[in-house]
Amino acid sequence: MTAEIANIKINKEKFEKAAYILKAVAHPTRLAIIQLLEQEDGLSVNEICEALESEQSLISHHLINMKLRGILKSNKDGLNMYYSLKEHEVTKLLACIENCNCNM
Amino acid sequence: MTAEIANIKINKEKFEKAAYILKAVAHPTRLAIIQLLEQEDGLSVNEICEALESEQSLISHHLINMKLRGILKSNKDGLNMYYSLKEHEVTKLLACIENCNCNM
DNA sequence: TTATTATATGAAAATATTATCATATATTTG
DNA sequence: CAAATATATGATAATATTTTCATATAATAA
Repeated sequence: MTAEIANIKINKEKFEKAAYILKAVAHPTRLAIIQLLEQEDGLSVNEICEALESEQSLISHHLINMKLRGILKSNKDGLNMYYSLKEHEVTKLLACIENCNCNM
Repeated sequence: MTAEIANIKINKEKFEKAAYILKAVAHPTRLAIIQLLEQEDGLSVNEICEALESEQSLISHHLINMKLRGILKSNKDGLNMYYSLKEHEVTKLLACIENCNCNM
């Protein structure tokens, strides 16, 4: 067994964690949310819904999911819940993809 | 409508393409394949199966899927099909995720 | 030519993700 | 307190992805 193959086994858990985060990002709506919050941090659910022309409940589900995975954070002010990027590093994923010359 | 919001609409297609590539990568087995090929380029299907302790048909499906999306390339030599990275840029996605402090 | 080996393929089953809908909760306002 | 507004929740439906299994194909060897 080569060193590389041994490595793969050791890193199995690492790949599972990485895939978990990547999955949270690998969706057009969620990428749009990330870019939106990158440009204008701390938007309410309604503002995000309007920007993305998407339904409140669906956006809420996405936001909560991304918060759960540590990508977003939120803070409440009165009736509104303001979401912002917790992990700015994820914006680099988009930049990274844009440099790819994959079949698109 | 703010400039950011106008942007989101224009970029809808961009997000779809990016999500398409991210989805191809957002899977533990496929991440493992990428790292394996990054370290030792041009492995046969069987070698990959052994390294990942995974079934031939399943690995074949993953490999063909990643090739279809422009991430891998393959070349045949006799009975063997050797796969390698076509788009090395995707290895940066893994590095990028590792720098994240998301809830994992 | 038959057997063997490596890989691909395709259908079906299993599982996971995403979207929709109705409604609940919480906050503010009149 | 009742009405209005913003967001969350949870069940279900719709859809997509992943796995499995049986088998096909193609190359080589006996």
